[in-house]
Amino acid sequence: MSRETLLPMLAGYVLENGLADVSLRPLAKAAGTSDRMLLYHFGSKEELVAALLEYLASMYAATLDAAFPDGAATSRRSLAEAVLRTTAQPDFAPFMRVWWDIVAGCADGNAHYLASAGAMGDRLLEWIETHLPTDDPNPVAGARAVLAVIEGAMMLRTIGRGDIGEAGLAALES
Amino acid sequence: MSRETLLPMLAGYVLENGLADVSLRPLAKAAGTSDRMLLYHFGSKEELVAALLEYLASMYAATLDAAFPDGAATSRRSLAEAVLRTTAQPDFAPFMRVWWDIVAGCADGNAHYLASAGAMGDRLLEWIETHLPTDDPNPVAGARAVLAVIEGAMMLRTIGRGDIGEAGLAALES
DNA sequence: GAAGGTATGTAGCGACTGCTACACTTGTAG
DNA sequence: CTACAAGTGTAGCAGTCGCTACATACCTTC
Repeated sequence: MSRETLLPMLAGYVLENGLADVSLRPLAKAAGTSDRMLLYHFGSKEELVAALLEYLASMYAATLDAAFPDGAATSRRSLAEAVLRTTAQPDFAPFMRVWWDIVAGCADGNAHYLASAGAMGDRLLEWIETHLPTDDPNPVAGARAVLAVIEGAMMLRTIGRGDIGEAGLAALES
Repeated sequence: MSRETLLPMLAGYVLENGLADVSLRPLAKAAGTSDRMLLYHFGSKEELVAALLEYLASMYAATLDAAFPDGAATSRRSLAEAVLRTTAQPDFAPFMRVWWDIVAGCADGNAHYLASAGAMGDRLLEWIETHLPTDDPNPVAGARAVLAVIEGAMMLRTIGRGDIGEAGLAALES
């Protein structure tokens, strides 16, 4: 049992149960080991969570290309709609749950959370940029516009106002 | 000492220290009482937090009109910029911290959090709608677009990508 | 075969959690 | 004056937290 074999199981537990209130003993049980060993491998809970965040970020990056359809979209708006449709799938719910825990951690000023969240944001921005319509007049600005609208719509969906978010997609009409 | 006199002090403590990991004893100390009395007045921690969320929502509603300049904006984009500029002020940081705790609570499926967050979202939407340029062709859709972009930009700012959020405001250019 | 690092189990520390039992003082109504 | 509810202080419960001490295996290297 090394960090590398542990991390996928730890990530699985976190995706099921959230990141905010995670504690060593249940985490260890889910990974088939003990809190004692978790601390042996990672040094402290803080380092464990940092490693976990990094792993989740890489997992997210790998998922992104796989989960979303290939090819360019027909418009900025349809691209945003596609991303929103995909992230609304039930399979995505665990990740969204963890995502908002991460954002809350960023608001708390935690540097590890900031680094991972920033990396995930950058990765999504990059993905959007490459999937914009090929004739987009300004892909750099367009990707940022799409990302802002998407994230806003995802937050509104999370607080039970998905309708507002969907209506807000109209911002991408130009 | 009743709920009504307690709540402002409790809210103050939560704004300072976050909502996610709050516990009765420090909360009581901040309010000049004991965990014993907090439970006496509110029945349980869950009910206390529910009351606190409701109070924070009303506090937020009251703040909204006071904190933002009066009058109609000159464009959707300038309205969004004004809101973003205001929420970027240091005085707003405590509230933003609590806000993301609330969103994370919504993602966890907590009904109390959902109710309060929804109310706050609705309130901001309403405020935006009344502050749109008077000649806006479609205030209902416009407010939703502005809200989605604002929330996305606020999230991006929270994860250290404020530049992406600001660039994303271009989505409101039409 | 001795030595020494790597890995693991058991037990427990002190601090904190939400919550409760019990006793006590008030304030008020009959 | 009495009775009863409202309010409050003290102590403590059982449980969890991150973390550590100590002992024991194993497996490699000399």
